[in-house]
Amino acid sequence: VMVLRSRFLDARRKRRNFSKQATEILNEYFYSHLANPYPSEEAKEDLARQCQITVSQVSNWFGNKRIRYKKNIAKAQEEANMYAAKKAHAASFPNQYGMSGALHPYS
Amino acid sequence: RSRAAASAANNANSDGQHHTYKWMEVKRTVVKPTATRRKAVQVTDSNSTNRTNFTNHQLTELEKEYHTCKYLPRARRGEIAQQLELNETQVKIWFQNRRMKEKKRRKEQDFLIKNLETPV
DNA sequence: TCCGCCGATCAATCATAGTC
DNA sequence: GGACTATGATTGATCGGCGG
Repeated sequence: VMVLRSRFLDARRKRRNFSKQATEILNEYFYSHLANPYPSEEAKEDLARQCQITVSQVSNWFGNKRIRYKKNIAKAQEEANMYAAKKAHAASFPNQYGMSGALHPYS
Repeated sequence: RSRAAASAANNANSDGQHHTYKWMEVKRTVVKPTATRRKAVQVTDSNSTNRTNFTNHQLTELEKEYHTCKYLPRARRGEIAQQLELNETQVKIWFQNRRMKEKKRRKEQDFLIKNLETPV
């Protein structure tokens, strides 16, 4: 108890949710790499630029995402299918989706 | 653990294809090697997590020591551990994490600055 | 063969933002 | 307005790899 939470008076604890757009980019990467959602340092930097957040935030996002995905596979599964469907559709009509050009050079 | 070689291992349902990849099954073995020095903090007995909650005093002292020397000398480690009622391993790990923390901060700053100078 | 360190990650928890 | 949920951040500790 006396473990005083003063340690957490850390101002950095002030957080703001990422933009919907940033979350979209992160989720697309996550679900399109569901077999191995561990972006390289380089990929993290790209995502950070695209999302306008820091590399650490990208790392935090993936760390939380992986853990929470495991916590509830069922719920996450819905999201997974949603992104899988979106990807499939985008592949069918590449002209309609910007895909923001230099996204992951993988898959 | 499940480094780059993540591959499959799925169990799938013919239709919805639910894959269970290796990374989803990774479990951290929380086996504290005993060593239970003293009673670092409350804890232990039955339940609770094996994660130690350092007290403010312990953190303050560790921080103070860190500013003196980022790489704690062997001999000093023992003293600190004794003084703070922690394992030498906990002290060692704390310094390890502390260095990583500082490095991360520095890296973020550099990346941010570099990014501002070269917007692309 | 053992130990410390690095880099990445895990896993639990904190504190706040968002929803109803 | 307050309870509950979603989510970003923090951090003690683990994993695998290196070097001494």
